[in-house]
Amino acid sequence: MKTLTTGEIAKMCDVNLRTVIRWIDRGDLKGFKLPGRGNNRVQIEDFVHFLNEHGMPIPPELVGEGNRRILIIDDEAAVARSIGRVLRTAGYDTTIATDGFQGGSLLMKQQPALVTLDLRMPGISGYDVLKFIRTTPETAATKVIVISALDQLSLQRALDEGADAVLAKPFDNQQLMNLVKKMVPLASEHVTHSVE
Amino acid sequence: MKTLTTGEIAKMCDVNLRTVIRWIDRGDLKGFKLPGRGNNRVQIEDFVHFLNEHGMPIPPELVGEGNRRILIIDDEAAVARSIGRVLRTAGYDTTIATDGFQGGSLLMKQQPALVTLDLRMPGISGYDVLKFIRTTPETAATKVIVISALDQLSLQRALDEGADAVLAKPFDNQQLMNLVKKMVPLASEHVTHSVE
DNA sequence: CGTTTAAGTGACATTTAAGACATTTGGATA
DNA sequence: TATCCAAATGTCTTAAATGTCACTTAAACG
Repeated sequence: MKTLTTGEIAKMCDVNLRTVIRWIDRGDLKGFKLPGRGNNRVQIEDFVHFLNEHGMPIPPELVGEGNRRILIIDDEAAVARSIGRVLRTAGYDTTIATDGFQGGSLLMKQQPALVTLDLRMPGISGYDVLKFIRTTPETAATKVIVISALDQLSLQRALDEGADAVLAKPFDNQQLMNLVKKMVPLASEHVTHSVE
Repeated sequence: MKTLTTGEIAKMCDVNLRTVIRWIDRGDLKGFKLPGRGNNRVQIEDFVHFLNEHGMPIPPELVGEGNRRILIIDDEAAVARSIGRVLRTAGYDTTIATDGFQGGSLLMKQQPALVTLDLRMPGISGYDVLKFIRTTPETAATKVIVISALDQLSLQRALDEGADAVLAKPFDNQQLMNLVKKMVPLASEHVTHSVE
């Protein structure tokens, strides 16, 4: 179980180490002490909770911990909103990009756990986007579901180019949910898996 | 993650500390509070965004020192390469994006000091891109030179939408260099100013 | 083990938030 | 132009939070 030291937290919050120790001593931030001289350790979960509670930004190093963000890239606003609604209801954080530029920048900015990608968008080739995502270190591990009304051959090509799954339009909400849940399990879905 | 205190902001804006606190409380300036007594912290991007929004000058200590990266967004590879060659010779680090998706993601990934943007690219509106850049805190301070073969009216609109400069195609390399050098001075150009 | 790195502690310096009140600023109006 | 008004900003004060420094000591690592 990875934990954080006071020094690491101090850097992430841009605050003095002394201050972090005081937060812990005061009980603002939950932590525990090592037996030796009482060096502090904080569980990532507790730290994130602390940040959220105080409206403090989450440092980039920690995004990815329990990442539930999903980016929907689709130029048809109605489709995008529909997908967004379904996923948000299930507990995911969704963002919509309606053109390639937004798609690219939001992908880098938010580093979502999953992207739904419309293969055919004006001005950009979905295959190029796939290749870009797979060859860029920051996003190589991002899950991609390609959504398209194109024929089976095109969808197969998308899989070959690195898509984790494809969905032919029109698609069923339940189909989408099943795919997404499998790729980005929510914490609550994990319970039955937890072992000791 | 470097942040700013109210005191630092007060000095940079040449304003009373009390006033900065009021800006934050009023919601004009986005910030967050430390747990203790609620000392305020402001992320640099948010501060720069605030400055931009109010047409306030950006303090020299905040302009990315030594950031020589320039992103060239142009779907005509030949034009892009030509621009890249010129700027690279002058000592800048250049990257080329040939579609909107690449443009957006490279912009966020590299956070270049300057972007040259072709107004007319397939699938995306250059004006939308401008608006996006200006309203996104991470990129609000990025210099943008719009390059286009469109008429004077379109170029004027680009300026209105937040472009720092426009260049009508076809353009002269020297014109481009002058603009870029003015906006992103190279360290070597400063030599004559250094004292002591 | 011995060495290096990083964390804790106490004492003290500095900075900050907040209330109450003074002052300035930028309109509106006559 | 002079006058007035309301909102924004500055001033002063104090207690609390945070930063700094020097030094000690645990923890990490070969």
